[in-house]
Amino acid sequence: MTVWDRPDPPARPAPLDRERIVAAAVELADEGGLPAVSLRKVAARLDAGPMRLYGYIATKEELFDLMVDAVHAEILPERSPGDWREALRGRAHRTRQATLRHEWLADLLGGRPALGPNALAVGESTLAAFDGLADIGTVQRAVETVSAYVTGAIRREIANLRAERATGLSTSDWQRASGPHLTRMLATGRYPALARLVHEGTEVDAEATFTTGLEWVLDAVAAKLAPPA
Amino acid sequence: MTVWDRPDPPARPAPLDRERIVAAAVELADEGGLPAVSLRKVAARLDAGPMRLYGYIATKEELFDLMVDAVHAEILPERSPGDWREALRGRAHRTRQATLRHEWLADLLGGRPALGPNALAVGESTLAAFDGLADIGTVQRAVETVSAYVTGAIRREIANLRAERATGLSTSDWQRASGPHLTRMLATGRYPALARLVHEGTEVDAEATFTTGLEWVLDAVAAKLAPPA
DNA sequence: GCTCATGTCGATACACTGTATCGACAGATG
DNA sequence: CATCTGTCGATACAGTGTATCGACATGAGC
Repeated sequence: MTVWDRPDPPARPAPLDRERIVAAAVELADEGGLPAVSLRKVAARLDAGPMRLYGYIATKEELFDLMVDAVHAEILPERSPGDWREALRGRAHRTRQATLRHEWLADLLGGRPALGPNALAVGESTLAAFDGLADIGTVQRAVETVSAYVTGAIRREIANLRAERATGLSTSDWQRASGPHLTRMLATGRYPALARLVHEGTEVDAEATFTTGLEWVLDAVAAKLAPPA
Repeated sequence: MTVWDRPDPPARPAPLDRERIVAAAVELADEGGLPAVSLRKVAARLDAGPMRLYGYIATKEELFDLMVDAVHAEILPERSPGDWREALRGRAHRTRQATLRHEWLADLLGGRPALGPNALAVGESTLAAFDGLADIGTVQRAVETVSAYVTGAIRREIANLRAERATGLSTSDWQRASGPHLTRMLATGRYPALARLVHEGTEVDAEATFTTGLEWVLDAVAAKLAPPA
């Protein structure tokens, strides 16, 4: 047997751990959205067989939970927020920014209870900013109301972004009846208020839209924390 | 050839139309969630081959769009809402009710622009209630802010419902650290505010939760429609 | 009536998915 | 050395969305 004929030694299995798995999955999702995340593909990124992933997760859904928690690390504040309003505002904006970096998060936001360490830390940081300000029920209502708004607003923004990308048109263009379907529907005369809105509405920057709605909801919370005498 | 040997005449293809397809898909989704909706299964419900569906839809995603629009028929108000607040409130509650009847709607809410006839009619009805009340931008902000809240709140409610169902525990029980994972996490002492909330929080009826948040957001809108002098 | 063109349909196929299963192999233990 | 245990990759299975193609029915024209 010459040295050229000698078979390679059995390769050691690639190192595998939860962090690597999640990072590979996030990478795939960032490239192609959630449909691009298959266990085979994740494993291939790690030079492993797909069944190895089952040592770390029981189902693909758990992998998605881990991915959501990983992104929550990007949502954690760098320092303690000053007050409750800053805490909620900051969290909302960081969530939006994280979602713009990882669009697939919009597909998962609010879909499952987020119980990972990073998500819990985000929740803790938010709650801590309300310390002593109101009864527990009001605090809970406040946090959940803002959080609900954030979830819904981000989903809509990403949905519009995708529609825009799919049609090659800008948001205002396709909203302004450039899409043949909506043009036809509005031409029926059955939706006069909608037609007026589409025709007269001005394009508002997505961030400004998000921020305005957020401030409105924060105002509502403020009114409940310090109810008028 | 005797009559017993005579083959049956070729069966006429089952009648197929968009409504039937959507109804079958909604039925399947109501029974098993979105994962239960496969084109094969939908077609089987209609005694057709799956490829026939492609005469009506281009992708499975379009089928989901049609399903969402079908449910919007249940969200349309039966009569003209009295005022803007009633319009938004009614729409929110009907959306929640529709989602409780069709849980899968929570998975699709806000995920794609809703442009079907029913969804447009819902939008039209809502906008009409603001007629003459404010400039178009403010109206749009108002409708979208409430809608964002509704989307997020419903998603959270359904997520909790599913978690409850998966663990066999009630919402407050599993939030109250009955789940081993959350128990362990809270026992670390890293989340004191969260622990306090879980420990001291009282169970609030899901509908009351939804309604309280909704009224807060509606209050915020009211403040913008009639700004203080 | 016959022929041809067109449209519809179902069967088959393909590439892919999540996940179950099993044999091979390495390492640890006695 | 023999046995046991754990890990791993290959294989398999059932299922998915969607492409493709042959069979068949129908309509139009002659």
